[in-house]
Amino acid sequence: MFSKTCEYAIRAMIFIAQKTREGDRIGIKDIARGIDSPEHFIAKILQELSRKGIVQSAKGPNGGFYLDNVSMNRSLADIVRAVDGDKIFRGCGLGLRQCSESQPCPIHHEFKKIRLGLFEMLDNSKVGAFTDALEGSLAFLKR
Amino acid sequence: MFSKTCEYAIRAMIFIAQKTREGDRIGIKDIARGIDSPEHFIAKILQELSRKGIVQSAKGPNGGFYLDNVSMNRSLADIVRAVDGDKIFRGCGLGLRQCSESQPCPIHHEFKKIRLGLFEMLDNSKVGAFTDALEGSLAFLKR
DNA sequence: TAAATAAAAGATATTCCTCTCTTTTATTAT
DNA sequence: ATAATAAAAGAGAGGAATATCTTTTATTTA
Repeated sequence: MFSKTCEYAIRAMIFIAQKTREGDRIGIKDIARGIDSPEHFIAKILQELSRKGIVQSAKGPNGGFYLDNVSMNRSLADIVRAVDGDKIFRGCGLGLRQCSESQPCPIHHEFKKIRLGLFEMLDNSKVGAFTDALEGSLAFLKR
Repeated sequence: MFSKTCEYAIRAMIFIAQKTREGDRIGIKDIARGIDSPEHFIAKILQELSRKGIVQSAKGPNGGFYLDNVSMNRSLADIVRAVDGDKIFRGCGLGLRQCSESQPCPIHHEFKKIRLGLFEMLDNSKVGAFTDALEGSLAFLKR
């Protein structure tokens, strides 16, 4: 569904959100361990998200990644869009470039509902909203 | 959502279904033209589907691809499963290997609904069911 | 100011997906 | 039998996604 890059990105963002709630900045090594991802790879991804202002970072001792108030309230849809683009929200299910209402692929109308459902689900999920579930071991970010 | 291979496969299967309804076998070149795909690539894909019995083929003059009664009633879900596997129907949205009811990722429960919706949509769409829409130019398989 | 810390950036490897080209095999029609 | 047709099979090129390693830059603390 999402690229590996995007999966790591979402997991990392939720993880950073939790640490931010606890008042900590968190380093790349701990993030990689916390979400079970390749260290240098997630570093690259967060670099990119940092450039886009979706995650905050600080260099040097006591540095690391964290989320400001705006970032904490971003939706998972924002992250997906930032990493994978909006192909998954807009693209044709059968790969046609010109698929549209007036020139639909055979599954266009049905597929549209699925995509919309996906978008709404992600759009309603805020990065900072999973803290409680993670705290209570009702949700997990690795394995 | 689906791999390019899978997109071509679905389009080709629907195209072949339409030709079969018209009483024709159809050759690789015409399929490639009809669904706007690379010729040798869709050939490979159909070879694989042929091996699995999902499409029928005949060599030699007047040969080509066609669908028997069983194949004509296959669902798009069958094709997706044959080409991409069932990762999209079962896999975790965030890429966790052990995501489950008892050890869910943060979006497990919501994501499950989306996946189920996708599956049901594809499972209810039979390969042979798009003939009318294609005939009446209410649906398209290329561009 | 020097040393330590940690992210940013650059460079490179590896793997998989997509796509292409060539040769072989099977079937039909003459 | 021979020639023509068309799929099957084999081999591999190209590029994007994934992953790793090294060097540089920025910040803090002592």
